[in-house]
Amino acid sequence: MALESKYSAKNVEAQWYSYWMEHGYFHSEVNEKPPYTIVIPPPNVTGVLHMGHMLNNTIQDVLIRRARLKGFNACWVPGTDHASIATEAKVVAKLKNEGIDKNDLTRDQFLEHAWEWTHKHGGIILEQLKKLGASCDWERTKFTMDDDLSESVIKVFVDLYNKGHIYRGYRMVNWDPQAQTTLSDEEVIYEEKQGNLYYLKYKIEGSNEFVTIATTRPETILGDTAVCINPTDERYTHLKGKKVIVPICNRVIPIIEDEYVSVEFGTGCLKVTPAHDENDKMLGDKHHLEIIDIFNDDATLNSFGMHYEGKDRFVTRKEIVKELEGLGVISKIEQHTNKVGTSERTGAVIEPKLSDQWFLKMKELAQPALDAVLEKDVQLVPEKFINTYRHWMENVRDWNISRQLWWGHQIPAYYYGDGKEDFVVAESIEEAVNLANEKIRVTSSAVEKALTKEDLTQDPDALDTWFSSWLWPMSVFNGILEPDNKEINYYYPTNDLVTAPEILFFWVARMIIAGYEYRGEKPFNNVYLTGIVRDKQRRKMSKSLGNSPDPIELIEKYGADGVRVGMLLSSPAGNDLMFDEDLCKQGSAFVNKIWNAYRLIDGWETAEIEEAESSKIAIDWYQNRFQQALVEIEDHYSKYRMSDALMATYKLIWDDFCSWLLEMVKPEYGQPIAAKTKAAIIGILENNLKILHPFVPFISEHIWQHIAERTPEEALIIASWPTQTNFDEKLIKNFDFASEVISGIRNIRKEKNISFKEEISLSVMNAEKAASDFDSVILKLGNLSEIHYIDTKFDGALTFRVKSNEYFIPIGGAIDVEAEIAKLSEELQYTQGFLKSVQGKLKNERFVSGAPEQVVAMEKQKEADALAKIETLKASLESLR
RNA sequence: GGGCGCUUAGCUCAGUUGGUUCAGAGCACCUCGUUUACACCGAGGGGGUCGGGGGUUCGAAUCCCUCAGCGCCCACCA
Repeated sequence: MALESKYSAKNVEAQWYSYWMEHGYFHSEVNEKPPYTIVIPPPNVTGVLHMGHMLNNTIQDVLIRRARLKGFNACWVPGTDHASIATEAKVVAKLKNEGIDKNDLTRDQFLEHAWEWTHKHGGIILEQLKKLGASCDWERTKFTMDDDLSESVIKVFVDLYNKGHIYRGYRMVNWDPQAQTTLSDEEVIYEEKQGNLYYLKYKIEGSNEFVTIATTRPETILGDTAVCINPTDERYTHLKGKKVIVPICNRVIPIIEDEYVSVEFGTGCLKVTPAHDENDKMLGDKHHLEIIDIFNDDATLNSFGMHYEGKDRFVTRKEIVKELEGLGVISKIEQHTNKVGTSERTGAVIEPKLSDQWFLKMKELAQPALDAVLEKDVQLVPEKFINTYRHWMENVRDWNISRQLWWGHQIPAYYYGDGKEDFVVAESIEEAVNLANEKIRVTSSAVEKALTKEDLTQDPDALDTWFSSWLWPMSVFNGILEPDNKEINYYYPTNDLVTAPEILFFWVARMIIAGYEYRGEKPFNNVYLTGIVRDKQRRKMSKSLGNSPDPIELIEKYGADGVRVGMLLSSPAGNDLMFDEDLCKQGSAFVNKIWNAYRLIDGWETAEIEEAESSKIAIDWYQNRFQQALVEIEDHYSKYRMSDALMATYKLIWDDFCSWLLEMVKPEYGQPIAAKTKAAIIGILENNLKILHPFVPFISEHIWQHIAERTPEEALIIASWPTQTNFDEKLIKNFDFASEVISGIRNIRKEKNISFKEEISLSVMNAEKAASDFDSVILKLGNLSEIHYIDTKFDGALTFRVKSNEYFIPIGGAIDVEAEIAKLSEELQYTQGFLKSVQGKLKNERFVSGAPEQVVAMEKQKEADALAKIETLKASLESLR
């Protein structure tokens, strides 16, 4: 049957994906083969595929498919993340649409809605990955809130608590007033914002004098409990020990002294609001100041806000400025840019807030993880991220792991009394009861009634999402609950992790930390940090900007193979990639090229005839060239240069295979091809398909299966990567020489408008013996009647040169002598200039003595070549004149 | 404010320890071609004083200094 000239990806891709699934090729079990493992960066369970996912999952699939071909037991574990804050926000919004307020629901009721939402939307993204061709082991699909993964999280929390790494503390934390939860430092994004610096006059108690302070947040004056000056600041010596009156609320507060205050900034006087600023809190602690929190959880003012009670902080800011102006308290307003912390998830301006939260001490835990990267035991690709990583790890702060959310893993702490220490941490409530009773027995002499479950209240907070995903490489193999099970022992440490640099600290660093803490070993050998997918204007592609194409639409338009090629064509590790849909076009063009190459071969009629000379040498050449390319490709892969590996493959297939080899062996129209030749080409094609497979899995499998009936054991997806053998560089060089001759002929045809159909003859002077190996090829691709080897010049012919050979093509009509002379003169002039520079070098004694022998010899060779060429050129010119 | 990185053809990028084939690739562009796999094609071609300046060296895109522009990460200056 004849094949279509246009390859249509649509049906083919779905067909082969089902085929792979049916035969379980993606599934991995512990066996005697060496493992190659990747755990997917779990996308948000209710999310949809975006371009970033496309990029990193394409890379992962290329790596995993290649490993499979190379004989590894390839295991790619997929799964999703519960994404505590993001998912909860979505559910809250959805409920709000239905007229339901989260606060009117019990925890259980809310969780029911959340699970319903998760079941409805969860898995969409995984289905999308299948369209991309992702060969994940779907039987292993995990979710961070699966029972076993949740148990792992709780177990780790309890363990870290018992080891003293986790503590509960009253600290200044990042409060997201919109999500109404705390955030870790990493979840706060600092943005430069244009604001004002307000100069406010505070009256000094018992005097008519004022002191002027500068603030960016005038609404917080209601929480002021001191004014601070630098003790060395002579301008304010007379104020020491005095008190000032806060405008509006008229609170009398002390003037304190601390070197923390900069004399240069503002007026050198700082208002101190310990409840709403970390530094002020530090001052407050040091000077035993009162702490007045003026905000509600949603960042509206509370009763300390007096007549602003219930109003939003930013509304209050505007209004209070007016009031202060009315009171004549504002002496000056300056423009001022400052960095404002915003929530990574909601975008709300973060409010520093004092509250009781759970923290994980990081310093000690981080040490082995820091060393691992510095010693390159864990290799970051590209290496430039090592510095960033080190800086973060060396300055790591305690991790706030509690969130005031319901969707997530509830903190396994149980309260039983009124005291600050009246709680226990346990894996189950039963255990908690026992522990609590034990604790009471120890701390109180009086024997009271033993506590029961009902007396205990579990901490309502949930854990930070990353507190579960940091265990991912272990928990997906049940490595936390059963640390000695055969799966974790076999698959861990995993090989490669492919993820975005944005989550280097959120996730990667913490996984390494957890890996060392719980297995004494790194979680992965290599971390490939992808770039950020941007549009042509360098804007990050995002849903909100509306500048991101829908990946699924792209796949429908260009085929998954085409899109995969498009993504990889421009993605050096760590560099942002400017995504351009044209790349997908190029990808699908490549796929179509492969298809048509096969269509050509498939259509060849064979006969038991002798193999053409040109075919023999051509096949011999390609096989060597293939091996050479294999080395290059291997090298690119080993350095995680995926786009280079693809480009090397792309050029091998398009240029060497299609443009050269197939053209060389292609029979005359209507003629059969030697059966032997076709068989050899099919063999070559099969090897090509193997190296193409990681990039374009669908079409490669499709053609593979079309070439011959294959049993399931013979599918391309589980074939063997071509073996590396030595190759003949000389042969490749000789071919390159021949290809230059062919180009020379083509150039002359083009210049003189000689149709390819018209046979011409070629004469060669100074023929290099080696080149003649490819004479049959030159005859064919040059459409020559014959090649003559001559010793003397051929007058009245067009000429061109390759190295020291001079070629002559006689043409029927008169030669444009002037044009030939001009051409030759130009070439002569260039060569003479070149010779001059080479000789200049060689005359320089310091060069001859200083440069390595090889380099000098090379220059001498260049000199000789140039001299010879000049001779031929001169002779040619002579004969024309 | 600290740290890191980038600047090579119109675009996206390679250029390993300074020295053959060092100024390259892909795309885009231009010319020609309705050759019987593919116009998602073929053959050919143009295009860059390697961000500016200075230095080291026999020799620098490559090493050093400096200036300019861009980007990223970190940081409690109100």
